[in-house]
Amino acid sequence: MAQLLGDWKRDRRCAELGLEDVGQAFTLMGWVDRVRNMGGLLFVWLRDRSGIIQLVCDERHLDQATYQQAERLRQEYVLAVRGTVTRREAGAVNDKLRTGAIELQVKELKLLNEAATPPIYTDDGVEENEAVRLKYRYLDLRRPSMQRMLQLRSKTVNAIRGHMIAEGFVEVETPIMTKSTPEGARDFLVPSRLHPGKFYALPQSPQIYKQLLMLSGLDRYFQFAKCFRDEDSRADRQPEFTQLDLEMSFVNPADVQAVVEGAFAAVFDQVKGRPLPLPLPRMTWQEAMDSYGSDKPDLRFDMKISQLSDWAQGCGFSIFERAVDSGGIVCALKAPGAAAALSRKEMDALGEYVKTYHVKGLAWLALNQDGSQRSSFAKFITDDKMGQLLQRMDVQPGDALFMIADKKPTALVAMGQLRVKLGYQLGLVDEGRDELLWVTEFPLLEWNEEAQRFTAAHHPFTSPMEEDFHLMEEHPEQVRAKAYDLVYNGVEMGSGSIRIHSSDLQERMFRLLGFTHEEAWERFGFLLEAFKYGTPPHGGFAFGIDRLMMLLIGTDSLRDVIAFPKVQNASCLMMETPSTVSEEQLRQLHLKLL
RNA sequence: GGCCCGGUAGUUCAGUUGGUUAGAAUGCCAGCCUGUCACGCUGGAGGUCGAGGGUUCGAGCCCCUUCCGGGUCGCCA
Repeated sequence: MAQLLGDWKRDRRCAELGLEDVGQAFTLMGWVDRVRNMGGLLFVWLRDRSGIIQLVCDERHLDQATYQQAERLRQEYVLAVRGTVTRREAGAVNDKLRTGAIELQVKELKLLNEAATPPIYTDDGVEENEAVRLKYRYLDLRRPSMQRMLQLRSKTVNAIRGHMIAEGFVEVETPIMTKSTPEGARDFLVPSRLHPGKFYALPQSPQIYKQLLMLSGLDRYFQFAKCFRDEDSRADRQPEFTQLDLEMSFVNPADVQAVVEGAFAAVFDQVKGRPLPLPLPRMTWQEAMDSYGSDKPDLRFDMKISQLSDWAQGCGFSIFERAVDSGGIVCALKAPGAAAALSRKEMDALGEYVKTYHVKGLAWLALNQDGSQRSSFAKFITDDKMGQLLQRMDVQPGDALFMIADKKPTALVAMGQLRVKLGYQLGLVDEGRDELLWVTEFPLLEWNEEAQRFTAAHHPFTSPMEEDFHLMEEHPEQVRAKAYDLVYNGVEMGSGSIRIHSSDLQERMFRLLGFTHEEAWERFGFLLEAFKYGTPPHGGFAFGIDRLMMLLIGTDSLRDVIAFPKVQNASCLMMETPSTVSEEQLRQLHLKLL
């Protein structure tokens, strides 16, 4: 039966005791991690967020009632104990526990609560089915690794907040109930009771609010913003996530980047305990795509992509030739080291892998250590051309060469994905390294095949680069934006841009996006209206706290760094969210289900 | 919306060519044990093989449908 806390006060957390406390009495509280009953002598591990300490209950030194109660202890019971810290004897020290040199000799004990047998393990020993962990997330969070994660996350957010405040930023909360915007991801909608047929939308980002705050003269704003996107989840994409959102006035890209870099440096300093050399390297989007086939290159290993379209002309391999003739490219990737030892089966698997990125196939060549070749395409190519290829790509014994022919972006993206896969598969990725960089000069627009019009690559308020203003009407696809992404070990941390602050330029932008003047005003009128009243030049950035935590923890799933995450279909296994609602609720909201 | 992988005691898993009463470990319960630390020893309980249908003398295993979880392409300003 559970006992009351009464006037007992906890003195310390379990693992905050040490050898210096030997001989002193303490009151401790926590959960029973494990009990070992030796018959008249009980060892109980008491656990809280700090860690574990061993309690000793000796039948000979306790009154009968207390010992009997101790014997009833089971895993996850909630316990308060009073006792004296003693030093363990030389042979009895447990090096695996931080408190392994001491233990608490229990004098009094209060069973604060019993616990049902937990359905999952609350220690880190066992890899359990994630669905079960998520169903009992509150127990899963008792695992020491999860406790560490939550504490590390708090520390990280604190480091960032400290940096932002020190840099003169003002923290402002913006509404969660906001307005649906036509561009971008699908919105989560909230029906209005007071306005039949109307809906609020949850913000995909506080974009417009933060721009308005610049107009208001706040100068430097930041917020840890909850953002929502109703799109399919991935391991690194949740329907709701947290971003550090910031905006600054009277700045150019370098000013914004300096603040963001500083925030990362603060995290490295205070959380990782190692410096982050600044400034971070820059790479243009064009270079990233050409050399790495990705706008978020992983620079922890080299292996750049080469373009060989000129070589491919007249090479004899009709697939290569046709690709080039029809305006596409042939690109190649040289994988060093053990790559030539990949089996035929492994090569075929890589071929299947690149096909998921919509290229038709993968040509490969392995130069064995003895100088002999294995290849999927050598028979189509003259010895002369093959010699040129090996020389130009500097293929050495042990290397493998991979080639893709297709439309330029398709081929490069597929090759970029192959590069990363091979990087891991061949052990080229140095997982101990931290490689951050800025990718700059993103395209302003991208062609949307479905809508048959240009859409904003970033968002419709992103400023074009002055150098490219003249291209806006004639060659919109060539216009570069003052937009920049921060990339960390091949993961997109966040993106930002300098915004358009003149209504003339904004109207030109809307025209490029295919909006008439009237449509633009209908959709963004409040913003265009606001911008009439003296808008300063401004720009900003937002980066994902969850993604940052992923990299700090060393996991590839956002679910590992969010206290209560959603699963792939955006439901919560613990609360069984989303749920149905009553007919009455629907009626009040003027909703009828189909 | 497409493709791929998975679902068997509370948990992690095994389960052969379709063949007797579906196993192991761990956890749980009971007993013994005074220096354990993944304590040990003895005994015990515990199963809608995700669900539904089909094939078969017989299905955990084969087929179909469906649900759930994961990965991924599309999508994600």
